Amino acid sequence: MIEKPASKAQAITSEVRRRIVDREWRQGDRIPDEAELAVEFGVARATVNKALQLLAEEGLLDRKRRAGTHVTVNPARKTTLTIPIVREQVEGAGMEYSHRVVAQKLSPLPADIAARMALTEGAALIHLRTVHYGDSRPFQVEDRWINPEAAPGAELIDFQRINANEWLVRNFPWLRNDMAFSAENANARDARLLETRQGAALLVLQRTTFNDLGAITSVRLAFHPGYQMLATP
Amino acid sequence: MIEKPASKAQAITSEVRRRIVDREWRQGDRIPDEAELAVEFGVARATVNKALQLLAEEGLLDRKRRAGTHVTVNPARKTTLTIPIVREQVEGAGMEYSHRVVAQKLSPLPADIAARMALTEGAALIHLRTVHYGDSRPFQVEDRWINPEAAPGAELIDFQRINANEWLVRNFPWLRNDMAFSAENANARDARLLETRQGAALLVLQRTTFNDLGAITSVRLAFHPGYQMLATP
DNA sequence: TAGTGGTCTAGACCACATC
DNA sequence: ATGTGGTCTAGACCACTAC
Repeated sequence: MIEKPASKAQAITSEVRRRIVDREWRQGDRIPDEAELAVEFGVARATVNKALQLLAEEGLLDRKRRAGTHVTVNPARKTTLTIPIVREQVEGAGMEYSHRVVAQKLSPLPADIAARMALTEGAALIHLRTVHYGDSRPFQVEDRWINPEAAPGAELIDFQRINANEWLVRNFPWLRNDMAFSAENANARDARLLETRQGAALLVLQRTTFNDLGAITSVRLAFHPGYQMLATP
Repeated sequence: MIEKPASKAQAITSEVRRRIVDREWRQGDRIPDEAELAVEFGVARATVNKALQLLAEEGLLDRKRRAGTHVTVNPARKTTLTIPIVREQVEGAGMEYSHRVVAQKLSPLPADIAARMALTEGAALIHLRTVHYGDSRPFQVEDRWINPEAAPGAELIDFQRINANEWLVRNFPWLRNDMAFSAENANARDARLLETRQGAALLVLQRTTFNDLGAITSVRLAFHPGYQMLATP
């Protein structure tokens, strides 16, 4: 079954990708310039430009003014990762979503989180610990700090009723975010909340979001053992 | 310090993002159509189109013909992850890179890997186990299967001399790849090769790449304990 | 069926890096 | 100095889908 390309630009993208994969154009080679390709494919130069820019973003091509377009030698390729919303993730897997707030109170900010949020240690932030369930089995534990300066109104919300992430995301779009993946051995609390054994390897996502008022929230998400995060191709 | 936008489209992207973050345009709101914005910003419609498409890819806007452009209600935002090349990663951290091939031989493919590669169980593939070092401390262990059908010539390569990933990436560009992150407790072999204790939590990246001849390679990369993978914003 | 975004075109000017 | 990609424009036609 041959895919029908959605647009001329897409068709050119595919064809160029094919030539690279089939090694008609080798790594390091210079490919014909936009004007030539426009003639070959019978389209305007802008269309070729769009197609080649796609491949450049993908990391397959290197483009430079005057030097022309070359097939990348050591392509460090990129993938997009969709930051999922827990509820959608759980419900998408055909399970029923629920969550339980284990703790919600104003607390002084510890040093490590303060550094991540670029705030001063000891500042009073909302500290929230939540367990997210799929069909009443623990799916993820969340340890979140919320900065009421950047998210005014957060003090008044009962996050037992409204999922903190959803409330934040709906009310405070962010400008910038830091994100890191790591693996951690479950500590005693993780183990209890995730109903697993201490020491189990957990995939941990640490994320801090900012708007123009500063850090909005910083959260540590620890997934249940065996969880896999898939990159969308 | 105000950033000078590189292009008109970029400037429009920033301005629209600002309006959303500052809640001039609320989540769910319909924003003016392209023609109106083109007049407002004094540019051609194509320029507005480009700017808004960027924000739509980012997940901030929902665009539909006839319905117009709306601010996304529950933005499931996306991030791009750069798949790093081990050597560059190590050298980028100011360490000296080296690697050691622990095993390289033709072996029958186990069932789980066969499923990932869409090949038949028991097929003869090149099986490679490698440890990557930074300043002679273990950085990552690699367990790789290479399909000589899709990567002809691989049988003849001495991967002690040439890093398998670099050889593959230079010679066999891929069309498609599957990728998954997870956390695993170090097994006995992981622990030995990474010079850590058994049971330590390891960040594991499992990746399979394909070209038009089928699966090229499937690899499990286990990073040293404490490793963090950062998403590039 | 009409309004909106999706795409394409032909042409133009510019910025940059190499020649 | 000059060839290449980067960007923009004005206009056009089309495809989708909400109305």
